[in-house]
Amino acid sequence: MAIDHLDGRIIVLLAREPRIGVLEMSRRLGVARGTVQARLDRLQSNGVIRGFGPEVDPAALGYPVTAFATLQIRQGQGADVRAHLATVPEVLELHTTTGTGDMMCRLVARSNADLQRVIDRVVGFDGIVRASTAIVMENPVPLRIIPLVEQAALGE
Amino acid sequence: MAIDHLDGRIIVLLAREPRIGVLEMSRRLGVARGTVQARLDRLQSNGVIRGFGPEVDPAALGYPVTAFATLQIRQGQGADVRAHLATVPEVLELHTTTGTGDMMCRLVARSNADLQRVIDRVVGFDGIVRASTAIVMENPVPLRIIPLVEQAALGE
DNA sequence: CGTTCACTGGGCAATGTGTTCAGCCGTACG
DNA sequence: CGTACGGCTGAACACATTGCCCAGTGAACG
Repeated sequence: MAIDHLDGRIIVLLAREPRIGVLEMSRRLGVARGTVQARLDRLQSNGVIRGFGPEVDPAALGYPVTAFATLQIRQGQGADVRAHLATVPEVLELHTTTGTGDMMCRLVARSNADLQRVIDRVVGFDGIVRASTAIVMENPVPLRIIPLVEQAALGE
Repeated sequence: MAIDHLDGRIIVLLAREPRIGVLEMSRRLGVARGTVQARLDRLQSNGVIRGFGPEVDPAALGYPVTAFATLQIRQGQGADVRAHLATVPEVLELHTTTGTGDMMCRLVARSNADLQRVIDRVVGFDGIVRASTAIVMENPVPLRIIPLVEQAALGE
């Protein structure tokens, strides 16, 4: 479960050039092919690398508006609300949290006007008491993992 | 930029079995290999598919705690704050938003105690007026794209 | 001192890739 | 009405890569 330096280099290399193969990686890293293969297998069975799914840009799909919604849930309705939100395609992500809200979700929509429809659909459910929404304007730091991997690979 | 049914099936198939090759995809989808290849090239140059980077689980890396922080920024300090947050490895994502806060970021930490250190580092910067943090407990809906792709591929 | 483990470097058959080609068929357009 | 175009098919080719196996080496550890 601990990540060493070589693991880190493999992940970073893979993140920068996803289409790269095991053989080319072994050349770049200066190790034997079998080593890279074994490390990759281990990283995947460890769960460190969950997969290699395509990163799809919702904006390019026609959903350029992103928003975060904080939801307050009626006591005991949590499971129902989770199930409800899971059926809404525009809900890309859902977390239960501590703090003022009970849940936090990431939404996308076709436009600001369409966002209203999405929010109506999200909150149009009995267990949800209140929703507060923040529309994303810019995304200065897109979801990233490389710096964290490098930190984990160095000092541990 | 519009996604048709075949594009949708390609993306979904790729999301479910990322290790699959072009040849195997063409067999499963019942189309010629060249077609799948051309579609994939188009989806990537369109920007619909951004890449195939490895999905790394921060928890498996030793960072099991996730939190969302809402930040209030002193007027005109936005650029400096962005640059500062970009240097913190535990900041996985940063957005500027409308609403009560000015920015919203996703953080990870080694423990709840460690989260204090991360937050101190995040807000220990001149331009940040206030931070409010919500710790993630559960993640009922992990970041997903398939339902949205299916919706985009059907009715458009 | 012996065992275990990870890495090396090599070899093998099987498979997939990148690329190109001609042919087919709708649709848009002159 | 005829033609040109774009997308799809099915096939071919050389080439690189994969998955898998093996024996040998060196370091860590009991």
